[in-house]
Amino acid sequence: MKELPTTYQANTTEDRIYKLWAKSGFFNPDKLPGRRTKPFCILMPPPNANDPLHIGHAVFVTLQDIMVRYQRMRGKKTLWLPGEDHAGFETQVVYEKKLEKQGRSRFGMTREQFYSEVSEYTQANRKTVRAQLQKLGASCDWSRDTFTLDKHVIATVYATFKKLVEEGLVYRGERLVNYCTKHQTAFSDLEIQHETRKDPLYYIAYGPIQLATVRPETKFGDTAIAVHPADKRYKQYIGKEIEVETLLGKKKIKVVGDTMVDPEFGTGAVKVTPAHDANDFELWNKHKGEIPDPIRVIGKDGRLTDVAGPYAGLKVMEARARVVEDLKAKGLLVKTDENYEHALALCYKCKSVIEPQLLEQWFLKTRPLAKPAIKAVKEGTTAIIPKSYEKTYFHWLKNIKDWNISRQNWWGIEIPAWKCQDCEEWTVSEGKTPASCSQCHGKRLEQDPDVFDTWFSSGQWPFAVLKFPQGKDYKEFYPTSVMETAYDILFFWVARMMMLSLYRTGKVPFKTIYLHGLVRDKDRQKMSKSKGNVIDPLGVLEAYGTDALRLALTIGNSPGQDTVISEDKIRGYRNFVNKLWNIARFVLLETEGCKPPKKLSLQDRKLMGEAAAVAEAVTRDMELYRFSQAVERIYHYAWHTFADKILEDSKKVLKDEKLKAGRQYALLHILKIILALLHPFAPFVTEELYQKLPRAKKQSLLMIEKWPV
RNA sequence: GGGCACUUAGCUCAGGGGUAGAGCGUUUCCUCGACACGGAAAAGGCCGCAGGUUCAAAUCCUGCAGUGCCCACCA
Repeated sequence: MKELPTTYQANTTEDRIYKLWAKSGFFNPDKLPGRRTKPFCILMPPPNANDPLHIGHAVFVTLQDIMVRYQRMRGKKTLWLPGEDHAGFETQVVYEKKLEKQGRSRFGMTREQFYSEVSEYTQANRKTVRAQLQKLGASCDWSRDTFTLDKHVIATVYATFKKLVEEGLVYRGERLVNYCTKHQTAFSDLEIQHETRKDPLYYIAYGPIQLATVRPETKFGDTAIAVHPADKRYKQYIGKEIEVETLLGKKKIKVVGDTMVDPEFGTGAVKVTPAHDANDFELWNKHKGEIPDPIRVIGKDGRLTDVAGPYAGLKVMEARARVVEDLKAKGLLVKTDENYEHALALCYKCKSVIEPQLLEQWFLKTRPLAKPAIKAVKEGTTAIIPKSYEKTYFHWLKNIKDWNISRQNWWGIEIPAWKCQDCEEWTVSEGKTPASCSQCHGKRLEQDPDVFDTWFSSGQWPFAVLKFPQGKDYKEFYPTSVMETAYDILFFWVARMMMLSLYRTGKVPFKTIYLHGLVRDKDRQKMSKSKGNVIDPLGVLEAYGTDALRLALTIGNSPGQDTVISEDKIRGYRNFVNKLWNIARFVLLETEGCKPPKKLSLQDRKLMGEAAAVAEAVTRDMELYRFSQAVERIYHYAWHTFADKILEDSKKVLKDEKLKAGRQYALLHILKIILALLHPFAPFVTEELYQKLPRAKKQSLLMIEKWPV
């Protein structure tokens, strides 16, 4: 046989092996050999098509590929469906940053021009992402590769929207929403972050009542004062109007009693500014008719509106300083608590302060959808690994509020709703522009300029991508087997897929949810580009090979727990891959041209039995999703039992002509088991070695070999 | 204000009722025909603290202390 080099050459092997797999067609479940009746399906969480992959993606690619390769070897009909995400707002932000660097802005472009540029950009990124996934060894079915803006996906999203509207689960309403004045769009509750800040709390004289506020600049929008109904200090004023001195002169204002007010806080009296505070909005809603409608003080650009008189046009913080100064001059500022700590809502992307805004948006009533989603996990129809996340899942779904699914963005799926210019009613279609208004049959219709929250469409991924309701894949692979993703999108994505999939199909989208942790560097820091501590997956692959990276990402990684990766660790497993290479090299060298033994010695049988026991233990680990343990077990057996003990011992045994053939047989047998067990984790080196093994079928691949149970 | 997780070798982490494990690092020896990306050996741990259950606890339970994360409309 040909002399093999003493070190494994990952970079000249991997592409060749991947092509071999791809050529076989076995990534596609329909082309798998043998009778395969049991389906196994994973939908890849589509990576954002706005940037190359990072090491975090390598984690899920590895874990999912492990599951899929394992099940394929176990004889299942396996579908791993890849996709890429247009990632609406995220991509828009990325692209706007690019524009900024070029000295351009989307506000100097038409919407069509911007859309087509971003479209081109994401298509280019899709190619990069696909190439990277292949480099990582992903055995997914490229013939089913789906973009989140593909026709059938959008059609599904539109059908769902229409159904929701018809069934009264989606409604149009003017509500106080989280609004970022920098990005000029509303968000859902999940897209805002809370941060504890220290801000001055101002005590202001309001006629006979004092009140405390951190936002004196919104005073111009006060429509009432609220106190606790049982508060003796203020009882006399409840239901009455009091005259107060303000910066804009004298003003009459109503005092209402409501238990929402905490008499212990501040002075026990609150100004009610329904246009700019969620609590106040709720208060106004409860006391509608009794107190005037909300007055907008802050516009969408974050500047004060005309109702602020001389302060109009000022930005919030400028206005606050001026107002405080003037209140002081007028003797209306009683005192200031400089050390007041409170939670401030920030835009998760740019950290700008969220300005609640009164906007008309599409809202999804989530409670009716949450119920079945809770039930499915409670009853075990869908299991979450690790189990501790079930509690988190329940808590979120039990406390869920209506979901604002409108976004004031350009890049995304346009909302298929048209407003009649005559009667102001909305007509919703499944995508096509309606001929006339569904209410008054007027012809003057204008489409809502907003797009859907990306998560609204992503939430429909499982059944959209499998082509519900008539698709062959839907019938064969839904509900899917495992949803494997990071725990940080449990609410954003996983819970919403549960809700929307159950709503549309009546069935859960997946039987198991496996949540992995985030990747951190060796100092436990979260990896980020701005910190400069990211490990470039492609660079690592060049240096150490894909198998080494995959092993490093798998070993020591347990569900729900963050995982640490360092170059040292990757190098360590590169060494193991090389060890394996040399183990095989030794076995191949010592068994060249060997003949089948007449009988096996007791010792050889014992060794083979031990290997079978290892295979059994590994299988148990695999079934329980304990991948780290599984691969560590093989690692240990291959290195410290097979190499250190069995191969060393064989050096003597093989010199004995009577024992030689039996031992040769045993060594090949055990090596084959090791390669097969290790294949899901380190597919390239194992396949390459398997190809060098003497075997009956010339064309066969380790990828579809039977799992050694 | 709620919830969750973590605390194990110098570092980063697996494990999980019955002689403590991995990677990297450290020390000594070894160029012996699979492999120096290697081999042989070695040092290094009251498995956070305090109770409890048990024949037996690093492992289960309770409390405490630190750390991290998530949720939350405290003007």
